[in-house]
Amino acid sequence: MTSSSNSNDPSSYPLGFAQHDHAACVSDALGAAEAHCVSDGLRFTPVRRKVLEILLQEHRALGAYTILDLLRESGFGSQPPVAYRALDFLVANGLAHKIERMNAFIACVHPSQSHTPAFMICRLCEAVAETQSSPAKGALGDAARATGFRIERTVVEAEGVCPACIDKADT
Amino acid sequence: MTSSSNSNDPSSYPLGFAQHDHAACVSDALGAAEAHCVSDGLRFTPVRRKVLEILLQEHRALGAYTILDLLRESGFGSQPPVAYRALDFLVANGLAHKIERMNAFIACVHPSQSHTPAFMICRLCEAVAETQSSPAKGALGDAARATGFRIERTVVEAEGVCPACIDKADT
DNA sequence: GGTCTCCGTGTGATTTTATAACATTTCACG
DNA sequence: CGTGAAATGTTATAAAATCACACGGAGACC
Repeated sequence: MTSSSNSNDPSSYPLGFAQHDHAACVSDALGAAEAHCVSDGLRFTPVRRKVLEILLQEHRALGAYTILDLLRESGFGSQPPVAYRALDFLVANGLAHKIERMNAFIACVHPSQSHTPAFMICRLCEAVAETQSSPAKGALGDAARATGFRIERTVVEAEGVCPACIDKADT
Repeated sequence: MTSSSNSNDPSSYPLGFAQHDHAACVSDALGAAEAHCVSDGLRFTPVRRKVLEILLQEHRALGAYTILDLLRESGFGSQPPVAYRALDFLVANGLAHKIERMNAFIACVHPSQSHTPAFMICRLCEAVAETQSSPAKGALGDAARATGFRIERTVVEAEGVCPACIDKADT
C-alpha cells in the first residue's frame, strides 16, 4: 500500500514508468471499461471485471496462472479456462494486451482510443510500459506494400532496461 | 512439389513471399552459417547444423516439437532439450529467429548483417516473411528516450494476409 | 601421450502455458 | 414465463519449455 503522493509530474511521461495515483487509476479504468462495454453492448461480467481489476491493481504483466490464483482467492472458478476466457474477452475488446514475449497479460492504459500498442519491457524488473507505435509507417509498412502483404495487427515489444533499473544494469 | 515456375518477378520483392532456387538457398545459407561460426569461434555441431538445415529446408516457421520429430528421424536425440538447445544457439547467434506470436522458429534470411528483424505472418497460410524494421526510429524510440528506457532488442511481428492468400481473405 | 576441464549432448522427469469437450447457469428478448 | 445464445464451471488433455543429471568428446596444459 505505498501511497507516494509526490507524483513526479506524470503527465510529462508518455506513459508507463511514472508515479501516479494508483487507486484513482484503477477505479477510473474500471469505470471507463464498464462504460465502453455498455456502449458496445458487451457484457462486463464479474469475472471479466475482476480480471481487469487484478491487472490494473498489479499494474504489471501477469501470467494467466497468476491471475487464476488471484481469481480463486476471490471465490471465482479456479480452472484455467476461467482466466483464459476472461483474458480473451479483455484482449479482444482492447481492455488488455498480451505481451507475447512473456506469455503474460497487462491492462491497457488507454482502452477507449483505437491504437497500435507497443511495449517496453525491462529485462531486470519485468516492468512493462505501454506506448504507441506506428510500425506500418516505416520500413515494415514499405515492405508490406512492396510485397502485397496486408497488415492487420502488429506486435511491437522492446526489451531493454527501464529508467529505475538503469544503474543496476551491467553495461 | 508444386513447381509453379511463373514467379512474379521475385527480384522485386524485398524478401520472403517470393519464388527462388530453394536448393541453392539452403546450401548457400548453410555455408554462410558455417563460415560465420568458424570466424566467430563457434561450434557448428551436427545437431545445430541439422536444425538450421531443417528450418532452411522447410522455409517456414516450425515449432520446436516439429523440429524435434525431424531430428529424431535423422537419428539425433529426441528429447525436447536437444531441439531447444540447438535453437537457442541459432537464435543467440542470429542464424534463426523466434516468432513470438507463434511459438515457432524460422531461419534468418540474412544472418551475416546485424539487423533488426521484423516479420509478416499470414494468418491464413502461416507463411512468414522476414524484413527489416527500425522501430527505435519512430514513435517507440521517442517514447523510450522520453522515459529513459534503453532499448536492447525489439520484437516486431505483423499479422495479416500474404499476397498468395489475399483472394481467399474474407474482408 | 596423459588427464583435466569445459562444453555439448542424451535422457527422464517436471513445470508452465493453453485448449478441448461438455454440463450447467445466466441473461436478453420475445 | 419460455427459449436460445452467451457465459461459466469443471474435468481432462495438449502443447511449449525447462530442470537435473549422466555421459562423452575436443582442447588446454603438463
